[in-house]
Amino acid sequence: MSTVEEDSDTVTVETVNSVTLTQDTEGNLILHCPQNVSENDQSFEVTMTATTEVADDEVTEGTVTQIQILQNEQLDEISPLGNEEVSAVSQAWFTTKEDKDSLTNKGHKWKQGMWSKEEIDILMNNIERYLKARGIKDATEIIFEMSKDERKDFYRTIAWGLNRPLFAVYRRVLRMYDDRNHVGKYTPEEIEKLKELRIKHGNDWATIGAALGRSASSVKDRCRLMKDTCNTGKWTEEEEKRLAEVVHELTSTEPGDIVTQGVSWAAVAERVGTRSEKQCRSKWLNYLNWKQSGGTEWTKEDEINLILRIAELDVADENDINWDLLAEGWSSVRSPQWLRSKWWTIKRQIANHKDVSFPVLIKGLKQLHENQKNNPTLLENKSGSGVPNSNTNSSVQHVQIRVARLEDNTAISSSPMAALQIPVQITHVSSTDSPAATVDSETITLNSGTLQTFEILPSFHLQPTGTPGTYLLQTSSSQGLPLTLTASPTVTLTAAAPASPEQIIVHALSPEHLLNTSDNVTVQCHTPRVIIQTVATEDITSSISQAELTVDSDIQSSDFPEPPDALEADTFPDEIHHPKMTVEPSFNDAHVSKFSDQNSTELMNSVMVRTEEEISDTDLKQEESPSDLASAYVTEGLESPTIEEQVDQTIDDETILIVPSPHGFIQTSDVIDTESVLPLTTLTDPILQHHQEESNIIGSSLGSPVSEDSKDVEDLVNCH
DNA sequence: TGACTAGGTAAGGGTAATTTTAAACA
DNA sequence: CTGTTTAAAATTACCCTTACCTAGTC
Repeated sequence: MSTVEEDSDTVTVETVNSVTLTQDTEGNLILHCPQNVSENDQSFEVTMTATTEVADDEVTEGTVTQIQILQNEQLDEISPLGNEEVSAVSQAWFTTKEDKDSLTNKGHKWKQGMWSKEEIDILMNNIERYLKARGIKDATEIIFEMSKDERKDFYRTIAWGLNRPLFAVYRRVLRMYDDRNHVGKYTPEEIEKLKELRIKHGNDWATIGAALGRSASSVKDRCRLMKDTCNTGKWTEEEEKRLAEVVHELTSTEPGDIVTQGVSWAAVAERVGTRSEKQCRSKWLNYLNWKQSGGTEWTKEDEINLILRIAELDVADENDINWDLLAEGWSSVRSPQWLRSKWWTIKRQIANHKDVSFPVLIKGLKQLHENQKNNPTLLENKSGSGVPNSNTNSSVQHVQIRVARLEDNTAISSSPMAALQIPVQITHVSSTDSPAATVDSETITLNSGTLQTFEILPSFHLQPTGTPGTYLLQTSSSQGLPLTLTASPTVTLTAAAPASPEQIIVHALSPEHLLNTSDNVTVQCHTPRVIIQTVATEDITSSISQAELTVDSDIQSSDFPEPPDALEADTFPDEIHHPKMTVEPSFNDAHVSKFSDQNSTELMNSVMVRTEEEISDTDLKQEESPSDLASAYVTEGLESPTIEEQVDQTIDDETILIVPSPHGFIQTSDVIDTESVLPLTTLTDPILQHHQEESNIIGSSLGSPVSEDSKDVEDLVNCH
């Protein structure tokens, strides 16, 4: 219970381990624990649903919130069935076609294509084990310095458990550890130099690469893109015509035929003359072929259809999707390759798509779209549906599927990555109400205890900390507002230090607490203007822009007498206040339905606050000891059973720190040690100061417009 | 000598993102 | 008409496989 009163400028931050509080566009909040789960620990996911309720009897603007998902991640597929078979593949170099045929004939199958996250994990683990067993510190010693003899069996050993040919493992390892790979964009100077080297050394990529400090494959790839005769930009009709002719000629097909493979793009480019092979391929597969064969436009229905069709495939791994098959007979699909890229854009609507398993992702997308279907308002954006207030609803929903996984205690305690992150986005909605609304008390109360509620009063806005993606919430305002977080012990918001009383820090206690002790975490927003949302850790910057203007699609026009301006669209009119958001773990099924017609909130700027693990607050300690509630939940839908985990919750000493992460957010993998933790007081970045000043002004005037906030964020982002 | 081991290379098809450009709005 | 936003198109950095090659060695 650290409650910070308006005046008390004490900043208390509790540290938290690893919990992430998130909210998606639709108002869902999700809590989650660290995700790096070692292969063995049981992990489970927790789903929570956030609901917004209208506090008043007044109207509700509809917000639908929902989130869900869950499921245990089984590691089955990772572990190959039959180690013997696997090893047969992974121990074969595949030098010749015969080797391959021989294995194929014996019924062996192996994985091809991009490596999955799981595979990489296995590989890394194998390497680590190998190093440990031999007392070697750095894998590069083996890979680049040892003679073949010295590293005997290295590749074979680390290929264990991977259903890939040894050669593939070898390649990947080389790429992975070659620091001349992944260097990034080529600068104009590098390009110049590359041209010269190319003339001088021809196709001796190794030599050219060495001279440029790039890997051989990197320079080779770059040269493929450089053709002095290449045009850039829009294709002329003449070029398109030539491309079509060449493709048909080389593949012996007729105009109108669908040609998506078996084309030698190098040969095509040669004939087209003004474009590189990649340009030709891209143009053909993403547009020209479709256009010529009478394709139709892609619609929203197609999108939903795609998700459903993928779901029907019931594949466990995305790599198992047969895009050729899926694209067949679908006139609005430009090519299998194009369909796949379409899938990518859909997938990216889920901010943390990379962190969830494929089945979960599909489930989340299905729910998301079903929701949109049920709430047409969500779908129509810019369609001049005449709804004046219909906000700028962005068709792009940036939703996050929250998945929480609990590691067992031992894992947590021993793991260096104890530090966690709490990415949170908070949106300050500009109030349509009088600016006069005074800012009174900014109080954020955090309570820890069985029922904790913290409230954030009035309005706040983001305060950049100087670290990209990391902000402090700054309150500036007025009437008691809005945000109440009720949770079990551990999620807290704190207000700031003496120096900057208006800063708020959001933090949580250790994840164990959250998950274990709390059965319910409720966040209530009494006032319409504040929204908290989390951002996917990986795309803070992009999410800002994407999330920024997402409007609450559920709001009915009728609810709002006056059309809000674009920015305000996100705002809730005063009358409406008190939307309340509740997040609760859905134990069984309870989620979605509950919230159906509630108001939703918008997301905007993103704030990331991260806390440490230790907490020293005595108050907290006392209150914190809640019970040992089970914390796992699995929602229906997935066949996976519910797993319950219990973790004992011991509270550590506290330390209050805010740690800007070098990444702009804290990654679960960041090792947070004391050195990396910066005291709050050190956040004196000029940008921050600038914002502070600005915010003060704004704060006094009450209700800083959203636009301001978003601008701030943008500026901040741009700065970095 | 020939087969095998353990790499190694260039070429080219492909993917995942980012950057640009064009179109749609307010 | 204008400044924004956003969706689509283009571009690019990187990935993976195929087909061949090679030095050492058993």
